[in-house]
Amino acid sequence: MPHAGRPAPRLLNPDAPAPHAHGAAPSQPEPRPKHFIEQIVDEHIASGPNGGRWGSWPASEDAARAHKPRVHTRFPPEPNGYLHIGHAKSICLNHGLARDYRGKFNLRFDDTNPAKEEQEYVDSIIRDVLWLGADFQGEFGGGLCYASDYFGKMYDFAEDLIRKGKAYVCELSADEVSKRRGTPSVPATSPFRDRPIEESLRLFAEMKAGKHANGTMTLRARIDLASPNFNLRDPVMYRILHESHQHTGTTWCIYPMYDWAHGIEDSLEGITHSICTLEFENHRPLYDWFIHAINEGRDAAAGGRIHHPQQIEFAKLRFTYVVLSKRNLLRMVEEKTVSGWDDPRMPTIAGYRRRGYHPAAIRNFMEEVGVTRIESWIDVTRLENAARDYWNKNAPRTMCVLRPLRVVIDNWPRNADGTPAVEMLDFVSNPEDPAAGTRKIPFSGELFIERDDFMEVPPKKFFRLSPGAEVRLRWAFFIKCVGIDKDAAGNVTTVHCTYDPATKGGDAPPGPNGEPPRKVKATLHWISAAHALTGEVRLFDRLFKAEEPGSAGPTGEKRDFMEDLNPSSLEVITNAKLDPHLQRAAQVRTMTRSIVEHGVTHTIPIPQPDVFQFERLGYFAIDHDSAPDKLVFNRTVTLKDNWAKEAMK
RNA sequence: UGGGGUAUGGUGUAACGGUAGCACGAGUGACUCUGACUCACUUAGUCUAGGUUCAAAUCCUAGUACCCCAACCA
Repeated sequence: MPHAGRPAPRLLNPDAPAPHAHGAAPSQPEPRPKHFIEQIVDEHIASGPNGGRWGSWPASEDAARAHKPRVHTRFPPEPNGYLHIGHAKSICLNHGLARDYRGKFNLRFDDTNPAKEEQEYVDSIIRDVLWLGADFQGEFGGGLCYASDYFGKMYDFAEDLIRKGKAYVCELSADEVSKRRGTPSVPATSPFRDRPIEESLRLFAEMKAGKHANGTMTLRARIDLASPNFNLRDPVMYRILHESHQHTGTTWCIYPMYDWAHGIEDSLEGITHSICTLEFENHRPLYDWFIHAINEGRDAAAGGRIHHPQQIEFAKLRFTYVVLSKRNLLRMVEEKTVSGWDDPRMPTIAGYRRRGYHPAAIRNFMEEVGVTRIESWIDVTRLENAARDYWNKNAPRTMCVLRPLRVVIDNWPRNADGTPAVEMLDFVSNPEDPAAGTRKIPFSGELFIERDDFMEVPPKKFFRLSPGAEVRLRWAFFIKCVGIDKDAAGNVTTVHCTYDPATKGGDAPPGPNGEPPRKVKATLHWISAAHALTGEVRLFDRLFKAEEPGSAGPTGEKRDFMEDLNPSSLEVITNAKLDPHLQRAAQVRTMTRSIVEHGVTHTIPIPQPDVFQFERLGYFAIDHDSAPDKLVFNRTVTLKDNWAKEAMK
């Protein structure tokens, strides 16, 4: 029997409900196969509105909404840190489903623990989600939501559960609860489990009114103290927290726990597919239990029941050589191991943005790694490849010499006053994009080339500059090395060359009798010494030198992940010689987006650094430390370098 | 020790009882005004052991390995 949910490929099925992200134009390649969550969504659509799970939950607050097959997803971060690349997977997944199925996508702050949360994090998350292109207020936007906006309803539902005998106020301390938690074979205990309903109602009201101190009592769900799933051993629904909340101020001093709050948030927003990571799988019975407990005894026909979303778990992203837990990222920020959440070496969205990643590269990467329940490790170089792919097609080309070596062209013409003549040459802006055209670049008799591009005694297969060798200067001339100057220590200080005027533009002419033009094996980047800008370039290596920082070694002991820091993850080059053309890029551009929050419009500035290919070196992004008189670039990623690989052999 | 999950080339993924395919990487070559890009070819895989079946990555049984769970975190 074929699998019930096996979808027809979209290309073959014009009635498919949603055009796929990859498009359905005939010239497009095969769309990628649907991942398991898309297959679940297809099954829901095929079985609704009269069959399947959606048919079994009639009228909620909005009967039409509850019955019509639809997709409504959400990204629910807690504002207790900056978003990282792992969150980007969830954002792309949730927003992508809404987009592909013509559904809706919410950004919702799961702000149920004021002790850890800050407005700075709320602001950064809004900025990062928008930057990634997950528009929560655009065409497929469902809205910007806060869990804290539902605190009132949650409180009412909690009272309802107490009245139904499904919750009680417990006065055990956290320590005592832990001691009485039991083991897989020994049930937990609580002496307050059979407290009369009236008493629990009164105490719960007192908790809300602020009559009790932190930690003195909790509201617990009465489920099953012997469950092998510890989440069901009478989980805490509310704790007392006399703490100011970034969104609700001091209105509340009791705050709902994740398990109690999350399903209600999803339900009230009409979320259809509540997508989370694998570690919440053990929480799903509780998620479902709470919704059922609320709905029990309510009249479905009268619209008294709340909507029941489906929780679906997927495997989170794990990278080799990267730390992704917010706790550890926060520690690196606090201990100043890095310059901040947006340090270009950080795996945060803000870090990747500053490093020069384009959101499209991140999205492409997420498509590539897919969505499964398999917990796999992904090599960070896959993400770097995505950045290379994107910028190869989109980044304007320019030149920069990182470690300058002076070249003097002995036969270069001079002006009447003895200074070297200057010639403006055409530089192709982007060979991958002919529409980008050309621009002018100054050339003269004194230049800088890369120190690595000259060797006095070249090894085999080295076909750059060496005594007697001829190479091409990109878009300029062929030059031949005719001599070198050295200092007292024997270091090469100047390379003397002659140039061939007939190779202007970078091509040799055909021979006098129609012979093919002579060729050179290497093309070097260069900067005219008289015109060069001097700037700072920051080169990055991985932040950690261990594949899994902090993991147990051969002895089996867990180590501190900080011990695995790479001591040379940052190299600052202060004397880089830059194409004068880059002066115009001296500042990071900012785009702005408007969002509406509680009826008020806010303007969100989103930085987007310009990125260039420094020919033969890599992609480089202007840093926000730049000023018109001091250019600073971050290396996003190198170009592939087969010569370096060859030289290693 | 109990419960919940996951195993396909080096890596990521496809297959839904019927040809183990794709991408990345790696290797070789072609092309090239970036030792980049692009193109061609090559490489290499179903955790183990049984069983069912004409046919098993897929179904069954028993193992093995790894991940998650005993916060008033999310």
